[in-house]
Amino acid sequence: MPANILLVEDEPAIQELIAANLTRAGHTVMRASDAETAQRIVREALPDLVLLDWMLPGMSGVEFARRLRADERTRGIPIIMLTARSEEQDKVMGLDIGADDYITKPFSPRELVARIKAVLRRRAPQATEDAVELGGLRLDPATHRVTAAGELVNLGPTEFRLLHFLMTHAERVHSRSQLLDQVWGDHVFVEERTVDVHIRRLRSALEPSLHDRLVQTVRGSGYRFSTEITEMVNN
Amino acid sequence: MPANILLVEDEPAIQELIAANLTRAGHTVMRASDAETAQRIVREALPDLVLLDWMLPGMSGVEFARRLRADERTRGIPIIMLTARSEEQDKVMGLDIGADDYITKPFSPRELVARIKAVLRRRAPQATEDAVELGGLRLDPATHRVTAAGELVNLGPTEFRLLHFLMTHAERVHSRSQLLDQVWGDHVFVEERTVDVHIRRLRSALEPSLHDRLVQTVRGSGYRFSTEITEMVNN
DNA sequence: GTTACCTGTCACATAAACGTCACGATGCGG
DNA sequence: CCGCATCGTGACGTTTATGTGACAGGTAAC
Repeated sequence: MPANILLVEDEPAIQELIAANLTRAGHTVMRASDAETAQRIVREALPDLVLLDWMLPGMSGVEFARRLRADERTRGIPIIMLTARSEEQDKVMGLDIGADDYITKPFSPRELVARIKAVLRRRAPQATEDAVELGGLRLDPATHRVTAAGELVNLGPTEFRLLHFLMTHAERVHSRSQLLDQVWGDHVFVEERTVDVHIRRLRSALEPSLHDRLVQTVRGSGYRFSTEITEMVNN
Repeated sequence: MPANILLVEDEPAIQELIAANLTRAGHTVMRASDAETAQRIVREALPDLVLLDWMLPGMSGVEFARRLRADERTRGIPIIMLTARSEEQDKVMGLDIGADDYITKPFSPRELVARIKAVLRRRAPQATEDAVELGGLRLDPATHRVTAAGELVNLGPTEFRLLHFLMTHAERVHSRSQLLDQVWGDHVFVEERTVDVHIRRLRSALEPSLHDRLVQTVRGSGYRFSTEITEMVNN
């Protein structure tokens, strides 16, 4: 879950330190030394999260936060406040404004990264993935369970994701490269034939329980999940 | 989130002022002018939060707080300390005892209400206090006891909370970071692998009595409590 | 103090899952 | 019916995730 983070911090040394750590954690960082600059950046590129120093020259961090909350487009962006002292009053005001967390300096890089992760996760679309049921097959993301004709089926992580994708995009044909993008992720580099192998593993896990070939091969194009059996030959 | 608040304050004027503001914020208020009265009230009706003056006639606020923390039933109730002095030592002592926040007089009503909101929100996700019984396991939050197939099992505090959470959210898969948030709290920072270790401690405490693996591993995703045993299926 | 937990972290062991290949099987166009 | 392209399959070495035992620090009870 790499994120695009806006860092608003006037002290150059600290800004550099934080930015380095964020980058190392896989995030991209946009920097501003004052609230005015930050405001300008926000207008152009919406960040996923704002790291905001409490004390800033000119417009205060509080004021900047308030404006973020006032604007429709930026209202949902989580804010983590940075503050030099652990003054309780600041904390209350910050949380009151709608900051999602606050960190008092000095803090460890690990702690910072951990909190960012926590806030992003909390804000993340709590997509309550619904179970899919199709052709005697049932796949439930919440329990991470697959049932074929009532029987529990054991799948590896990749086969699970593969089946999930195929079932939620049933009846459609997916090329190997499409499947690699959707199931493996578009950054990984694996052979296309690897898909074949996982399809095989998927079938051999499902078909002892089912007697129809739901995961079908479309020669020259790819694979498809379908309840409509085109042709089934076995012995 | 309206709450039932116990206000312990000996100065009538201040008590009245605070009570009025709390009521206006939608809370219900129980009042006491001294710690003895407060103690009596607590025995009859558990408050959601205690607003406690530091300096009281007779038993001091500190002593009252200590007793609240000592009793199983009142241990979880958040405490906000009120004090006229802003001396660091008091603050440290207060937080040491287990106060959740600390406010020095004079304070604005708005600040008070904001802090109460913050503290309540922090404490908000309180699990149900009912006993859970599942798959031969019985866990009772009230007595802090766990029985596996009739036999009493000894668990450390963390293992207890972990099991409690897993049982009250059975069948669902929880990632390590979700478990850290829910069982440890989202402000704590520990390694994700620490979860593994506690799962192991939990298992080795339970499994001598049970013969099924109720705490299951879902490779690549996390852990799950389930009475439905996933079998290993081979080709 | 001393003792007996409990805790978080590590290093290492174990097991599952992964990606790749070689080869055989199958389908399709000519 | 042939030949080529495509796909299925089993095996295998490697990578990754999880299980496990040990350890140092911390805390509370005694």
